[in-house]
Amino acid sequence: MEEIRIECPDIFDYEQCLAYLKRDENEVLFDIVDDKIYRAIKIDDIKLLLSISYERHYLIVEILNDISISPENTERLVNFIEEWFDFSADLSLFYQYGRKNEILEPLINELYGLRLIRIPDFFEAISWGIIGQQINLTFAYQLKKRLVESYGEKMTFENKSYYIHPTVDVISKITVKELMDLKFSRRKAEYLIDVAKIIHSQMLTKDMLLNMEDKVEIEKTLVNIRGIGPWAAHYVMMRSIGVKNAFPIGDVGLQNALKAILNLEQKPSKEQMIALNKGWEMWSSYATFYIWRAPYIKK
DNA sequence: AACCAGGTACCTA
DNA sequence: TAGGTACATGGT
Repeated sequence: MEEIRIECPDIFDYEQCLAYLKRDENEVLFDIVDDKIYRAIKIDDIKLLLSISYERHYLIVEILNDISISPENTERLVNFIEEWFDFSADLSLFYQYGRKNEILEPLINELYGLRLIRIPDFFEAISWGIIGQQINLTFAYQLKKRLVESYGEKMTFENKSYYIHPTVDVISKITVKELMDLKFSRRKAEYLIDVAKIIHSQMLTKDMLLNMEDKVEIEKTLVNIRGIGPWAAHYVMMRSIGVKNAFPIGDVGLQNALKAILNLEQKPSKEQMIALNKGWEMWSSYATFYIWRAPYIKK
């Protein structure tokens, strides 16, 4: 069996990352058993079933479905994992900056080593951004589960099923009614299928956004698409594009977490959010990710 | 039983 | 430009 070892960055806590990944029972794109992550992915059209575990500062990646892959594909696989766990970020810089902020300082201590878990698959990130709009996370996970199980590719290993997120190729060809049958609202069904068509036609690609210098330009490009507003644009920028200073200002979860941390009577206003963001501006994405975790820190 | 969920597009004035 | 509303459904 192939085994790949990936060295972790200095500041890295596998348990913190796992805790985030475990946040919902209905997650379908990976499974966690005994601190080992199981996930199906597709690389260069080859389906792989991976297990990922941690051992003395290395991630150990095993390919369970008895396939040997080329050196190029091994590199692609390593890139995927490193992107998923955001290994390229220099957390020492975030911490140095964030410790000066009274909201972030305790979070950095509690969550030390947590990395911003990314969504490398661009369409998966947009899909999740559209699904998550306005509804509670429980329902959002249910919708995603139905979408993935209906239209994603399935792998079976030792009597368990693993799914790969549906491709734009598949989703661009389905109907609004099919998604409404999965309890998507008509609007969300339209948004998702339309975005799939746009990406499928290459009018929008992840590379296109990665090559843009300016955050504002990326945001404008995303917001221009029906179904992606300011919140979803920033969400995709932080989770998939790797923008360091994205800030989903309208995010209710973020607002409620800040309300609790600051002991406010009401959720912070847009103006308050903008003011708070000044305290971590260069690192808004990480600040957001850490604040999202705040309600789950056990005292 | 209302009201709120990791919002957005669309309508009116 | 600003303000109001529908949207599908689950949790509290």
